[in-house]
Amino acid sequence: MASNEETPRRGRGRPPGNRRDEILRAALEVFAESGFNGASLATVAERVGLTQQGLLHYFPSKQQLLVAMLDKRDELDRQPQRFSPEELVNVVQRNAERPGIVQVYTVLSAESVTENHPAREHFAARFADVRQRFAAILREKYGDHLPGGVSADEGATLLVAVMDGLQLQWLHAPDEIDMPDSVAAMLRLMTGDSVLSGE
Amino acid sequence: MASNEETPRRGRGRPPGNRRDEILRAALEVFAESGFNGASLATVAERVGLTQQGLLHYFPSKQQLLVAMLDKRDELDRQPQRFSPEELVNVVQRNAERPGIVQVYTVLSAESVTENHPAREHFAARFADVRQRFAAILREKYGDHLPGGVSADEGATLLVAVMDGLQLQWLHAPDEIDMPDSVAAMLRLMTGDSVLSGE
DNA sequence: ATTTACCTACTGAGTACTCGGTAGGTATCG
DNA sequence: CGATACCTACCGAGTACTCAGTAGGTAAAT
Repeated sequence: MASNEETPRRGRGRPPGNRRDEILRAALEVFAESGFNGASLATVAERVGLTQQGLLHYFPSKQQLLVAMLDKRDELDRQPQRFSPEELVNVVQRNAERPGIVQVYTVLSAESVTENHPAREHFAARFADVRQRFAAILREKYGDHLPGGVSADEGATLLVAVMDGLQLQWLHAPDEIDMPDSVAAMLRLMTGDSVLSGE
Repeated sequence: MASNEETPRRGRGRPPGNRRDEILRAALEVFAESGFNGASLATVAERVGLTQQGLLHYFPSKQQLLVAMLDKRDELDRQPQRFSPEELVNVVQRNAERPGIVQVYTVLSAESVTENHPAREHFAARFADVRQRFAAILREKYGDHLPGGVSADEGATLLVAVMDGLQLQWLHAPDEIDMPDSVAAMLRLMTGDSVLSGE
């Protein structure tokens, strides 16, 4: 039966390991394109060369697939634990080069406010966490009262709002919105500093 | 013509007119609760006491129902053509009392960036329009260069972003986010004025 | 008589998910 | 070495359901 040596041995006897990751990558794509409700397991499965039933072998339900995908992304994104306002602009710049990831978060975070959505608590917790983290960074550098005239907490809420709102506008009109520029402008408003490209 | 005096004559011979409006109101509710993909015509129909097919008599497809709903809302919302920054805070305050409407816009505007979504162009156009309108208002009052140090165009983009981003956070945590306060703070940052409740 | 306002009945496609398998790999035991 | 046992990695076929949309009717109002 010509046991071949190079081909990664697809099908039955295939080694495990990366299979779940492949599925999670495909799931991110599909959820980005269609949201959770609009996505189908069959589409995700097809994209990794599996049947829908094969996919369910790895993730026993659509909900668990979504949660696993979100958890993995959170894990990857939590690398830069602490970053200064200047670094924030770099993060935004990187995001502008990965529209898929921006779209997944934008679509799912909004969809998750609908009834009985499986990612509801995930995003509620995420927002609270990011707000707190931003506030801590701002407070550390500028104290409780920012130069622009708002508190660190208020500033954090506004900063998170601006970033999410910009992503939404950017996804609708990529050529008209420059996310890094706008975020830099927002930081300038709040801190008074000329944070990157300040005039 | 008062053949009957009180009963609104339900069923077959029912007068038209308000029926479409009832449906559009229900559609707003259901789309807010579930998004476009998650919503079903049957749910909307049930809520106005119709069968799904009865509903399709008035709106021949789900897409057309969505578009009609969005058009009607836009019509209602375009009442205050021009408003100053101070009035903007009032608009936000009113929104905070109508979570359903906020949720419809938040969910649909994000969902509409997915593939082949029927409201895609609607929201793209809406964003561009609101940005332009805000910029004009800011420019009229403060000139091309706002006191806070950003241009009127940039300020408009940021203002829209903040409002949408705040809505998203507010829907996830209504008790932690005060939208009018935060919008007022944002306006203070941009204009320097103490626009309502400025400290 | 025609139009309006529905309803019953139906279709075909799609949904998540289950059940029962099978092909192959690996470990254990004799 | 070889047989037995068990595990992983799937797939085919089906279940039960929901979906948007169609066809054709009936009853009331004009």
